[in-house]
Amino acid sequence: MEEKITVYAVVGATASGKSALALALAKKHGGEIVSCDSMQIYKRMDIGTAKPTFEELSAVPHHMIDIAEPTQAFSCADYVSMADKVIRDIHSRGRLPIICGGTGLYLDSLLRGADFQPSITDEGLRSELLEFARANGVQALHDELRKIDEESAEQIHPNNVKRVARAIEIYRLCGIKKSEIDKRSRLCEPRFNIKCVGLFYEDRQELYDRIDERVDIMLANGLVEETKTLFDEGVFKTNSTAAQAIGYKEIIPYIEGNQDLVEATEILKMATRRYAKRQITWFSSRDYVTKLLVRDSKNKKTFEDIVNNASEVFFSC
RNA sequence: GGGGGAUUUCCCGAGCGGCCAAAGGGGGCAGACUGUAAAUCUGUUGUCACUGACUUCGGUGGUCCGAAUCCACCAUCCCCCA
Repeated sequence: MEEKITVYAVVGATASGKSALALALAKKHGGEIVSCDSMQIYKRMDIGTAKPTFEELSAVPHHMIDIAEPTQAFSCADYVSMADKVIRDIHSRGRLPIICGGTGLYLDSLLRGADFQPSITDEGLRSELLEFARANGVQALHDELRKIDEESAEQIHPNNVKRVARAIEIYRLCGIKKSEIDKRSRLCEPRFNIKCVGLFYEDRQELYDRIDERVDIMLANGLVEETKTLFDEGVFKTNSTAAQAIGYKEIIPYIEGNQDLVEATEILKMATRRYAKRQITWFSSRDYVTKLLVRDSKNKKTFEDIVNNASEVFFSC
């Protein structure tokens, strides 16, 4: 058995300053960045996803960015299998894999144990189940789940139709209960050792101000034009992952002439704040995350302080 | 100048004498999340010594056992006629 690879990671809410920190750490320690962001995966979704700039991408190798077409299906499973290879490659070249991103599920899945089920989905079955829920009510669908997988039914709220449907889908497609799959995966050894820092703001408002500012910059940089281009490509006609990205779906009503830009901008900022909150909730409850506050009581740390703090977390035993 | 309508908890908005701290939605806050996740879902949202008490429904004063709901006056806004 070979020794387990150690990966390093910078996580945090959107606009918390992860990218800059990861970049500095990569430069300082000879690392390469492995993005862990469900939306930066897609080509041509640059401004809205706050993708690293050309300069940043040139300064340090970045992976898992621009690897899929926006209309293409790209799942968490795809992410894990690709990122796993990328990390092993970086490690084999004697460089440090530094994961950077805010998609908690992708990171968790990547860290968790081995792949024992092929990625299976069935769009047809999925929409059939959703249709069933529409026609007979969410409770009826949940009852269906209860018949085949009591434990999952217990765990998933009936209103969470997507999850209920997914659990049924899993059972129908591979004959194994979702709760059983979950149980087995818990027994697996984590794939990697991880050293992870999470950027946190003691004052939520400070983060929210950064979000507002970032959205304004996106607009100034041509978010509307970018949205138009993707819109014309038909990206938002599909129910692909890319079509769910915050930053575009809020601008579309404006493009279609149903809303003024000021209002669309407010909604976009709000959606981003809510997303940030969910990320904070997620990363706060992960035991592998070492919290790093951007302020020490009252005093804002310099960027260098934060880089040093993160380095300490990475290389302490 | 005359006639009519409105004013509700952070916002929108229901309520039209007791079952109202007040529906519903939005927003806020908190949480869940194991291969759809920038998605989806849950809880909570007047105050407190919280199975009860207290302060709220533009303001003041009434009617009533009892008022967000009825009456009077005042304030602000809207509409119609001048």
